[in-house]
Amino acid sequence: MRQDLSTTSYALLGLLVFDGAESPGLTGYELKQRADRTLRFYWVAPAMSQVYSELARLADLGLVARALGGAAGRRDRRYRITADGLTRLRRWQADSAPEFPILKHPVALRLLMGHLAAPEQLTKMLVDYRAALAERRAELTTVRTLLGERAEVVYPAMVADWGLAYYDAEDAIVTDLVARLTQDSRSTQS
Amino acid sequence: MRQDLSTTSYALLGLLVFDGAESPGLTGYELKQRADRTLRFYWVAPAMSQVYSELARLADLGLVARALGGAAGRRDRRYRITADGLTRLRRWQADSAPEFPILKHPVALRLLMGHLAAPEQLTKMLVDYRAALAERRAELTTVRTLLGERAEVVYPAMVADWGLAYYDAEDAIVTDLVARLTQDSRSTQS
DNA sequence: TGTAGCATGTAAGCCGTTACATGATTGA
DNA sequence: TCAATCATGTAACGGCTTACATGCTACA
Repeated sequence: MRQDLSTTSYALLGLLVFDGAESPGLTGYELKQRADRTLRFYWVAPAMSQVYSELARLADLGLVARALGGAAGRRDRRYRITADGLTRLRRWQADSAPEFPILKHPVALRLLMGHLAAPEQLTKMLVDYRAALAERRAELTTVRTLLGERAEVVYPAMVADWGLAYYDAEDAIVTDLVARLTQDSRSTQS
Repeated sequence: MRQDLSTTSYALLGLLVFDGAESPGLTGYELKQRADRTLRFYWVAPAMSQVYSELARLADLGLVARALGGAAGRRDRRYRITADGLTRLRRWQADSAPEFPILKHPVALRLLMGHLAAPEQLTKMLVDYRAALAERRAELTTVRTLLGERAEVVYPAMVADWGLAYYDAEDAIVTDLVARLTQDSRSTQS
């Protein structure tokens, strides 16, 4: 009986808020798709099974509720956020001490142990990373374009811009590191 | 019986490599301190208990070994990486497909749901975040200064520079976002 | 007719944290 | 002598993933 919800719970509640009051609600499946589209850039893409168990838990707590209307069968379990859920979410958001971001960076971790590898191998790793970065950036650009300049989504747009700027910064840093690497190996060879 | 090790295992092995062959090895306690000093910026700061259980597991697998010499009592269980451990670590590092970094960003997540809060509250959150960022940056600067320009630690130095550049980029973006926020609220009010 | 996508779950297990427990050594 | 730090672990549990299981619907 945990008092507090996990951040992922709040993230899912947030997605349900964006769904709007007029909508018939979201299925777990749809929720997962939206998480994959937006949440994954700043938080995580929860597994399908987690979305379902999380929804069940939130429903138990009365923070989300089955949207009535559809056939009550196994399919089409649609959920909406409740008034209680919205209150809880607001309270969490107003909490003035958000944790510091956590970065898990396998590429940086490997570079840290660079002395175990050949310099060309490290260069290749960084070049590959830049390619992956470009791919991610393109995906996020699609999202950003979809958001446009609509007033309802100014905040999601800001966060998307944040993400794009982050990817750009990362690209610049990595480019610089590659230059440093090739310079180092040249000066060692000559 | 997992075949593969977790990334944290490899990270700890990496720290043991840096300890050098002449050293008497590291205790779990010391290993934790080194992780807190460097690893935490790019990966995680594992809990004390995890360091010990990880060391036990790695010892079982023969990837680390008790350093002989000290009193064999309960205290001073010092570990060194073994030849097998080094081989495994190298193989992992050479693995040409490192995962994409994972960012868990509570601040961005809250900004995403900005419409639930007052603009001043969001501004405060971002300003606080910049302060936390500056603090982290100062800590990393200390590490960077300690590393200096010594050849043995060029790679750790590169990674530290990477971290510093990241914090700077983040600061610039957040500054910009604060400006956008105050501009938005002004144009709505007037 | 069959396959891709929609849709919902259960079970097992890993990674990691917090809380708890214990004791030695160092220095004020 | 007392507190801080060094030092090593166990137990319980939360969050999350992977693997597994099931079945419907649309459409080529």
